[in-house]
Amino acid sequence: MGTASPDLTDLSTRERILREASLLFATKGYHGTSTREIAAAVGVQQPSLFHHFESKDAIMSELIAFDLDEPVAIAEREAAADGSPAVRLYRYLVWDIGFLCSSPYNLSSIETVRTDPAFASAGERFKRIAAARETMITQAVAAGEFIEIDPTFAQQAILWMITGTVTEVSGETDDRAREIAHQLASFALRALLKDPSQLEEIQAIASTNNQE
Amino acid sequence: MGTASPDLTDLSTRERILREASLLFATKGYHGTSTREIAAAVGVQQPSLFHHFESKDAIMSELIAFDLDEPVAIAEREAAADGSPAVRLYRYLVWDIGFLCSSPYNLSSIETVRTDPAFASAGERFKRIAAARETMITQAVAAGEFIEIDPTFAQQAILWMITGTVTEVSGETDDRAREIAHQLASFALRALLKDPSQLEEIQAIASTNNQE
DNA sequence: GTCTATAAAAAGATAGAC
DNA sequence: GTCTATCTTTTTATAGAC
Repeated sequence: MGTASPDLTDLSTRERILREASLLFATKGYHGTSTREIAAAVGVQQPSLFHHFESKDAIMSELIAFDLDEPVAIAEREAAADGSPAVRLYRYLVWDIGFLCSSPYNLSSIETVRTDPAFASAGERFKRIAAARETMITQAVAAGEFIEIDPTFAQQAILWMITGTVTEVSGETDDRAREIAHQLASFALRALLKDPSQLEEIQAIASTNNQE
Repeated sequence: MGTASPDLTDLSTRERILREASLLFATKGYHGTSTREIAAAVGVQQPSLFHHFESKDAIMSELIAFDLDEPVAIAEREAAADGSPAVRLYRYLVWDIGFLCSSPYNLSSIETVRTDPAFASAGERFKRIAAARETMITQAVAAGEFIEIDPTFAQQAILWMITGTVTEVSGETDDRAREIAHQLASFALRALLKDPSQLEEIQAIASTNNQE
């Protein structure tokens, strides 16, 4: 639900290329999608793509930038902030998942390209966001909020749950995106919290200082 | 760790093709890996692959069969069994994750091909294993063991955590694979259990009737 | 900004010698 | 069972008209 090319006719060709490409990449993978298929989905001839993007790679790179640039900044800000690490992790997760689910692009293909040498340039941003998440988990373990868990393992588990959710979901309304985000963030926090009954309080605090 | 082509020289060429292909597929994706690259990793010329496999597709299909056939059977058996659904889910998860992590193949690429029309033939098995997992979760919710959670959502979250773990890990020793399996299964159960303090008891019961 | 025509490279796969 | 040589198709990308 939420995807499936609706009426994109008022959008610029460039924007339609990004949206259709993200859908095809999500289904068949970056390398499994040809520029002809993208062009057909957009409704133009294949060479027309190259008027809007320098290369097929440039389409993916733009999707990666959209997927990572802002999330990296938010994750690093929360990792460096004060206050309860569990609250900060929850707040970051809700924001990030909401961002991805309400995005007009299906961004799940990006994770499948994380280890691909062809997109090594994006690797640094993947690492920074993972490091920020791991920092928050380490802080929460040290503070006694989380159980004694391997932060690297926990970070990865969360990363992949996000990836999976985003695979099924994109272009949601803001309300529905928020709902999904809270559901997933709550799932992760329940698994991590030493005392899961604290979850409601964490949710309440995170919602309070969330207005920006 | 645990991967990185060690000495495979005593293995048959056919077996080496499967192992090297699974590694390359995991890193660069199925479509992003050429038959020439696989051949180079194995140390043969590209056409030699076709003596052992009918097509590139057939290599992937064999990895998919290895990844799914036995897990489908185990998942469906546990879904149809009697006793605590939480225990059955835990037992199944430990077995499945242990199976994947101790496998000589890196099976993470398989998940990225789940939605790919080129491998639609594998789709039915993906659906059966997802349905069996979802059944166990639904049973556990109905029995009051799990919190009131959307079983489809929970099933997907677990699926993707497994995928992510398997991406980082393959060819582990049986002991290490078991350890990872328990870690991940416990993470999932903690998120789902109404009373997480029951986890230790569930682990104990699952370990008892696990000898086969 | 989109088109047709086409170049240039890379892909999967086959034939047949050894 | 592996090799060299090669075919066929598909791919990304460019040139130039409109």
